[in-house]
This record gives sequence, structure tokens and C-alpha cells, in this order.
Amino acid sequence: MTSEQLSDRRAGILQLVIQDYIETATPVASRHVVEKYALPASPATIRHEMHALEQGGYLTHPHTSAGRVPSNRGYRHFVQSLMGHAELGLAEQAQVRHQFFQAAPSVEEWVELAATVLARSLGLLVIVAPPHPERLRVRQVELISLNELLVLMIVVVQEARMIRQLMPLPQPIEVDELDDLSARLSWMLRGRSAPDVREAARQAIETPDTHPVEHFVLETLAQVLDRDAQRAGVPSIAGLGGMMAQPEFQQEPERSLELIELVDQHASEDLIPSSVIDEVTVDGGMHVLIGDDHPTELLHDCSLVLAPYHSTTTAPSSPEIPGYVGVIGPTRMNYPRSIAAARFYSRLLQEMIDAVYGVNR
Amino acid sequence: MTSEQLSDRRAGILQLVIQDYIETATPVASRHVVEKYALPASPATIRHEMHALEQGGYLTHPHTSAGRVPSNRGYRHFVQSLMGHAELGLAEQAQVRHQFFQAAPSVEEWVELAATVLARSLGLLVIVAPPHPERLRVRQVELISLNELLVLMIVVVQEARMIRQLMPLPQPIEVDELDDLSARLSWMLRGRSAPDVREAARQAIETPDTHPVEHFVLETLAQVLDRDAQRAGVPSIAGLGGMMAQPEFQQEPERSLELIELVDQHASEDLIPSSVIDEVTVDGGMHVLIGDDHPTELLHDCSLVLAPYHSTTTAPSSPEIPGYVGVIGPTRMNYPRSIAAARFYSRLLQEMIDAVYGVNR
DNA sequence: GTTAGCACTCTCCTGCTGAGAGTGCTAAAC
DNA sequence: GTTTAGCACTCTCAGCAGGAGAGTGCTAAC
Repeated sequence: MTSEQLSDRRAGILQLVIQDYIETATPVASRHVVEKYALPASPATIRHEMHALEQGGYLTHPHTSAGRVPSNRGYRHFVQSLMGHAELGLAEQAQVRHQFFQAAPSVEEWVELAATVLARSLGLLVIVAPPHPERLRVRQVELISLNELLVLMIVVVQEARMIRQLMPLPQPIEVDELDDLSARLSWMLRGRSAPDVREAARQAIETPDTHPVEHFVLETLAQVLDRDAQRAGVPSIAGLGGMMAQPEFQQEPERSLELIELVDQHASEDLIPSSVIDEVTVDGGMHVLIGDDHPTELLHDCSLVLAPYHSTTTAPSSPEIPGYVGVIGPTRMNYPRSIAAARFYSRLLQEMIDAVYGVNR
Repeated sequence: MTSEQLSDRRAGILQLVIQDYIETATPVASRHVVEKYALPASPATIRHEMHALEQGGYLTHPHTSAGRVPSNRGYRHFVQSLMGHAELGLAEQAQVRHQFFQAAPSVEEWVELAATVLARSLGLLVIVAPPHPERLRVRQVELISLNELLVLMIVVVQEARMIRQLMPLPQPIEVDELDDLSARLSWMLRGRSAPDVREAARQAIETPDTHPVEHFVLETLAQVLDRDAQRAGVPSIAGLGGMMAQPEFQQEPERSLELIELVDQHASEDLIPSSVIDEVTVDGGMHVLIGDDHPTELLHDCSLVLAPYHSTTTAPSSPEIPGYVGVIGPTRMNYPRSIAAARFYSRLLQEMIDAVYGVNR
């Protein structure tokens, strides 16, 4: 690992090479860089420096007579030390904000919107997940009789979500009894989550006088709480089209196919493994995985920009799984812009969610 | 248009050629077909017949020294007269049924499941849409105060759906008043849909004594009814991966890219235009669009198998937009199997929906 | 330290050739 | 009249050679 300090000029050349490669997607030649950026040096000199950068592992060579291409190490150095800090332009920020305020106020809607808009603006694959409580806590249970054997159960949970579930009953129940039951359950289960509800179901079956439907409802409720906690965290994926239009994928059809397969199956765990998110959340900041940093082998020629976020108002009682804005693109992706955008969108989402949902804790 | 009757032998050869091409995706040669199917004739004879079929427009020739490839006309004749009627195997039917009964009983869940399972089994693009009412009718309105300025509105509609909507209020309202309001709205709006609710909102603003929040709630309610009627019909798309693995797409990257783009943007209106669905619904049966039958030019080398369905128990009062199971693949797709599968899945969906939702009409 | 010059390497495009596949036609056999 | 064998013809495809072009690496001079 040759990690000696780079001279200013050398670092500058590395930066130019990377910027140019990001822009053109073709190996950059010494002469090209001299002419394009009007460097006060000859191609031979630049060649000399490039050679040194290649020795240091920052650049590579597809073959002898090709220009230089950044290596993973080069990109890492670029991201960490060279590129500086960028923010999204104010006009763009305003425009995106506007779209969000126009949308219906629901987390799923925002998450979907964030994924599609960001994907379109970057031309890369974007995965956005909402923050969601690890377990849901009951706030209110409503049982609405649709007919003798069919009940619509509505559960309002403390996390300001609502779950509906149709329940075909095993045996009929009177409307009065049903109303009574829903009132009792609301009172009894307030603040409880799935395990508690399971316990209540067990007790109900042991208590002689309870209506058999009660046990059934409790079991269903517990199931539904678990299922919906899962579903609340389902991420939106967008931008496959733009991603596939990137030159690196035009060349390699087999690789592209595998990636399409992953997206088709909504395999977000492969695209952004939860281990990575956990790791990031420790320091709470953004994270950039370049090339083979990524656990999934298929993405070893890609980079991942990850901006986790959470709702700041989470009650300490209910632990929350953070949301994230993830951008996946070829290692050649535009890092400054992607990072700035991911940061902006994650903050915006956090803001929007807090504004509407955060209040009631 | 030479539509003279085909001789038995000629039709038989057409059928073999099409079957073989569907299977192998390579132009089929006279000799190949003789050997593979042990025909009691020499290649030359078959060649002669193939020539005649080409004259009739049923087959084509990529170039002189290639085998024959079915034309759109050939496929149409195959689908209409040659292939006969197939059903899915009973084992497969049972296995699919099982998966459906295991899933949570919700239309969205089933639609998603149908799309993914069918796509996987066919290796083609599958689009499944639920039937949904043209407009939703209110059954019950619940307003739950989350805090002074935030209300969760829950609307149960007669179509056994439920809508939730968070409403930040323009001004505070007492909990008692809110309960009162929701009871009154439930009573007043029962069976009404968006236009009626709008009318009620107008009246509310003209009536002096009403709480200002009432007007606001009514407006939001009308919006929400419209929006959710839209959203109820959103189709699921799956199988892009399998589709792209088909040899025809491996060859043509530009075309593939456009198709990926369409799927990425959930452009189901381009993939299955509503005009096509309407057309089909007249006779209520299945429909097969082959090649340039399809309005979208991008799909002129593809075929669409469409199986619309509806919930049989629809009340006459609320007109319903039908659901559908659509299969899109290269014109070379396996028609018997795709048609049988689409038919089966559409019936299964109809059955499942009727069993749970149809009862309460 | 910088630079011009030049040999060297590698890709990429073009044209060519030969093998292989399959047809279309013709003339003979059934 | 239908079927078939034989054969010429056409087109694709893989492989190969050769030349142009692009860029580097090295060396020697400034």
C-alpha cells in the first residue's frame, strides 16, 4: 500500500483525469487533458505524472495504447480528498421541494416520488426506503361488520399508520358484540405490539366466557401488526432505464441482465444490504461504497452512495429502522452531484415526515 | 390477401414450423423439420410446401440461405385455427392456488403475486391490474384526532376499500366536535361519491353556522375519493428480467432499452392501452394481439395476450373498470401456454376477489 | 525538471476467404 | 401429377491479415 502524499500537481492531474473520465466515459489520454484544460505543460510531462499515479495505484490502463482510467483507489481518493463539498443548486432544490409539497401527504408517496425524480435527474438507479418502526403499537382497533361473516378490521397504530384487513369470520357475531369487542380491544391493547397481542390471544382462549371470535380477531391482529411492520419498510426502486443507458452497461449484456433481474425481483437486500445500512448508521453520516467495497459481487464495478435518515422525533420507546436514499451507478458516476443529491433528498424526506408525522409523539 | 384454405398437410407443416421456431428461436430448415418429426417425405417436398406457405404470407425468410420464420399472419393463423385449446396442468393449478391462499387476503397482494408468479413461470413480461370501481362511494367516515391540528381521516367505502389520509387542519377543533362531525358525515354521505361530496362542501361554505373545518374536511374527502379510485387500479408489472433474457432482446439492445424505460416508468398505458381493454371487454373473452396489431410501435415485434376479468358481483349502481392479466412477449412466445395461463390467472383472481369482496353487495 | 522525437504496442476497422447451411430449380422416378 | 435426388447458387459467419490510428514509454537533449 503506497500511500505517500501526492504532490499538488499530481493530485490536480488525478482530479482532471477523473472528472474527464466521468464526463466522457472514455480512457483519457495525456495529450487530450493538456489541450482540453490548457495545462502549462507538454503531454510528455503529464504522461510522466500519470505514470507515477499508475505506480501509486490511482490509475490504470486498459491496454498499452489506451489512455488512463481511474482505479477504485483513485475514485476513493477523489471522493475523500479531492472533490470538496457540493450542494444541489438552489433552483433545483426549490423545484424538487415544490413537487413534494404538491404530492399527497403520505410517506409511501414521498418515497416513490423521491426515487423517480432523483433517478431521472441522475440517470442512475435509485433506491429509497422509508424509516419505519421495528414494531407497531396499537392505538385503536375498529371492527366494521360488512356482513354476517365478514369484518373489516381497521387498526390505527401509534406510529400514525393505519392497517386495514378483511377478515372472513369462522362464525357469526352480533353487531353489538362486535362494537363492544372493538371498544374493549382498543382500551386493552393501547400501546401494545404483536407479542403482547399474541399473549392476549392465548389468555382469551383460556378464559371460558369469551366469544370465540375474540381469539380469532386477536390472532389476526398480531399477524397483521407483524406483516405491516415489514411492509412499511418496503423501498421504492427507480431509474433502471437510465442506468442501462449508461455506456458501461451497453457493453456488457450479461451483467446488465443480472442487474435487471435483481431490480425486477425488488431484491433491495442485494442492492443495499442491511449490514451496510447498520454500519453507516453508527456515525449517522453519508457513506460511499466504491467498487469492491460492496458485498454483492455483481456490483463490483458499481458504486453506492448511501444517505440514511430517520425521523428525529422517534419516541425512545419504539426503536426505529432508519430510512435511506441510495444511489447506485457505475464507479464512473458523478460523485459530487450524486452525493449532494442523496444528502438533499434524505434531508427533505426527513423534514417532510417530521412535519406531518413527527408531531404526535 | 390470399386467404384460400390451406391443405391439411400444408397446415400441419405450418404448425410444425411454428412450434419448432417457438421452441428453438432459430429459423427452421426443411431438413431439420423432416428429421426431428420423422415426416414421411423428403426435405425437397417440405421445401416445396414451405415455398407455397411463403407465397401465402404465412412464413418468411430472413435471407436466402436461412430456414423459415413464421410471419405475423402465420402466427395469427396458428392461434386461431391450429393450436387448439389448452389448459394449465392440474398440478400447476393446485400449486398456484396454494400460493394464493397463503397470501394475505388483499387485492393488491394478489395482483402483485399473480404478476410475479406468472412472469416467473412464463419468462415473459406480465402486467396484472385489479378491477376497480369507477368511483368510490362513502360508507363510513372516521376522524381521529392525533393532536390539536392533525387529524387522521379514515374513509371506508362501499367497495370494501379503506382510505386513510392525514390532514393538517387549518384551525383547531374540539375532540367532541370532531366525533360529532364524523358521525354526521358518515350519515350524510353514505352512498355518495366525489361529485356529491363536492356539492356538500359548497353547501357547507354557504351555510353560516357550520364549523370552518367541516368545509375543509369535505374538500379533502372529495379529493381523496378521486385519488384513491385512481390508485386502486394501478397495475403490477413483473418479469422484465425473464423477458430480457429472451434471445430476441439480447440481439437488439436499443429496443430493449426503450422497453426497460417503459417498465421503469410503470407506463402501463403504453404497454396495454385502455383502448385495447375496452375493445376486448365487449365480448368479454380473451384477446391476442400479434405483432403490429399493437398500437405501441415499440411492441410491433411482440405479442400481447390479454385476459380481462371483473368481479361478477358488481352492483349495477357503480360501474366498474375491469381488471386484466396481460402477457407481453416476443411474437415467438408460447401461445398455448401463455393463453392458458392468462386465462387461469384471470379466473383465479376473479374468484378470489369475489369470495372475499363480492359478498357484500 | 521538462520536452521533442520516435519506436513500440494494442485496438479497431476493412476486406478477404473458405466452410457451412439452406434454398430454388430441374430433371428424373414413382 | 406428385415426389425426390442432385446440384448450383446465395448468404452468413468465423477467422485472418493488413493498415490506420491512438497513446504510451523511453531516451536524449534542453
